[in-house]
This record gives sequence, C-alpha cells and structure tokens, in this order.
Amino acid sequence: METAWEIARSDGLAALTLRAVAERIGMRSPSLYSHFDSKNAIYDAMFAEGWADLRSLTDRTLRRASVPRRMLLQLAELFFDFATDDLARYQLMNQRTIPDFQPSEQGYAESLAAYDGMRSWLRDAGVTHATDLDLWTALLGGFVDQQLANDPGGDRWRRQLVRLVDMYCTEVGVPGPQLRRTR
Amino acid sequence: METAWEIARSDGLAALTLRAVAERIGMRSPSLYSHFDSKNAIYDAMFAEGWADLRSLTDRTLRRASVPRRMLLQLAELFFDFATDDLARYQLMNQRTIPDFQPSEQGYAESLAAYDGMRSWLRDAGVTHATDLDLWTALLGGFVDQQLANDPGGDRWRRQLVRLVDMYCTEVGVPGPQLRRTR
DNA sequence: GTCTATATTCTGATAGAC
DNA sequence: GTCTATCAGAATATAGAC
Repeated sequence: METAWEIARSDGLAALTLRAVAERIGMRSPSLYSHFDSKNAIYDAMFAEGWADLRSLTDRTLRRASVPRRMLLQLAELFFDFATDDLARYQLMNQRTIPDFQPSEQGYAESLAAYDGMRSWLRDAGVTHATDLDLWTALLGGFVDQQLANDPGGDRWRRQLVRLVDMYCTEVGVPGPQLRRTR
Repeated sequence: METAWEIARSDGLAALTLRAVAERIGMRSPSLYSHFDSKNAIYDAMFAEGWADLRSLTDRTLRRASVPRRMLLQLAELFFDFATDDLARYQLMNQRTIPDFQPSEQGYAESLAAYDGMRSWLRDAGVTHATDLDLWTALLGGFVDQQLANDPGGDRWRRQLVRLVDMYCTEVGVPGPQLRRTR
C-alpha cells in the first residue's frame, strides 16, 4: 500500500501498475495476488484508506465547543490541506479518474462515514439543512480543485479560506463576528 | 475528432485509444498519423476545441447591459450546463486526469482566451479584483464537480446556482436586489 | 492518404512448482 | 507466500508499398 501511494503520487494515479509496485518492494508482480484479488482491489483499499485517514485526522484535530466560525474555519483548513497535500489521493477519493474503478461496498461505507463526521461538525455549528451541507462541500471542493489545478504547491486559494468561511457563515446564518476584517 | 469525443464520453477519457477511434470510422489506426502526430496531439486538439466551444457559446448566448446579477446568473448557468454536459470534456479541460498530457502552447492559449472572455463579463458586472475572480472560478468549479461526482444527470447543485450567485454578488459588492426570495 | 506488416513494450492475470 | 513461466491482449508508433 505504501508503495502504491508513492507511485500514484509521483507518476499519476493511472500510472500505477502491479509490476511497478512489486519491483519497488523487491517482489514479482504475481506475488501481489496473494494479498489483493486484482488491481482494482488495490485502488479500492487506497480509496478506503484515504477516507479513513481523513476521518481520523478530523477526529484527532478538531475540538468541539469552540466559536462556531472558528471551528468551521478549522474544518475547512483541515480538509483543504489534506486534499491538496496529495493530488492522486484526491482524484481517487473524489473524482472518477480511473475508468473501471468503482469503490466496493466497504470503501463506499468509509466515505459515507467520513461524510457523516463532517456533518456532525457542521451540526455543532448550527448547520443542518441538506442544501447548506451541499453548499459547504461544493465550496470546499471548488477551492481544492482550483488550488490543485492552477496553483499546485502554492496558496492562491488557500489564503482565501477565511473569506470563504465568513461568506458561508453569513449565507447559512452561523452567528458570530466576521473572522476577517478586510478584503 | 467527433469519434474521439464519443469514445471519451462513453468509455472515459483514459479509455480513448487510436485503434478504437480508427475502427469506428472504418480506418486502421496507423492512418490516423496522417492527421495527428501522436495520441496526445488528439487530446490537445480536444482540449483546444473544448475551450473554443465554451468561448463561442458564451459570446453567442450572453447579452451585455442587462442587470449585473442576472447576467452573472446567466454566465454561471451557461458554464455549469456546459461543464456538466460532458464529464470527459470537463476532466480534460480542468483536471489533470491523463498523466502524460500537457496542453500545447496553442491549446493553453485557447484556455486563456476563454478565461479572458469570462473576465470581461465579470468586469461588466463590476468585478475586477483578482481575488474576486479566483473566488468565482472556485465557486463555479466546485458546483460542477459536486454535480458530476455525486449527482450525475441530476440537479442537486444546479438548482442552488441562484443562491450561489446571490451569495457571491453580496460578497464582492455587486449591486442590485437578491434574485431569490427564500432558501 | 490509406494500407499491411511489424516493432516494441507494457498490461493484468493465471498455472503450477517449491 | 513467493517464485518462474507464460498467456492473451492491448497500446503507441514506424516502415514502406500502393
């Protein structure tokens, strides 16, 4: 798994091959079939691991009962940094990059669990409407996408996260003063 | 080109092969090299065509001098519908799905021209700050991504576009009354 | 411009010995 | 669990006849 992630990160998600994985760990490709049923099974394990990592990171990092707007900003920064940290992982988790790959029931469940986790944090901030949740995911995803596509390694969108959270909070009615003073 | 688009749409962008293209039009794959230098040259032509189509569609459809908020809504709907109409096209134009592909200078110029077009429409609405433009692209892209990934063919995010435009206009200071009355 | 033929390389996957 | 050997097929690309 480690090696698979390394290859996906450096050469692209679609460039992942069994031979490349096996070679790097000093094995032959058929031996991998003792551990995974197919290549897609590797993608699937990576998919599940990505979502599990995001969830555990969130649980370890965020603190409840802080000022709602501050908490949402932390949530946004956490997700943004996690996502932009690894393009291949983000593509696997959130975009349909690999034509044949579809997550298994387990993998899908992992992604739902992560989504539920995020939902509970938003609930703590008083956000419960389904449309408000959809708005949140779209805003965050959009920022991540632009950062990855148009300024990889930079902070052109990352530095507007505070503004984004303020705008969102105002829109959905999260109380509290603005986090940011000027444009 | 037509056939290449068809294959990319139905089987995925990465599933595009010279053989498949040639077969569908009653040719042999080597013959394609009389028209394109390489496979990536086909991707490149598709990339440029996608951006050119978006630009010409925008120029043909939008009207200047309407109410700023209305015009921005039209711009948003136009882009959203164009993008969600064809996942493969969107991936090619906006995401790094094909590991080896990088747009040529011409293709890149086409994308810049389309971006300039969008910028001029936003300028007409009084939006000029670079950060405000970045915010616009991120918001729109995020909506498109969520629609494609989580509700393909549906309208779960599409129907929140009015809300998005209102929120954006309020944030960046586009004058005029709200387009929408309730959540 | 299109064809046949072919080079070269890579792919995921299986059979079966150890 | 790991190996060798191999399958069956696919991929992009080139050479050269017509």
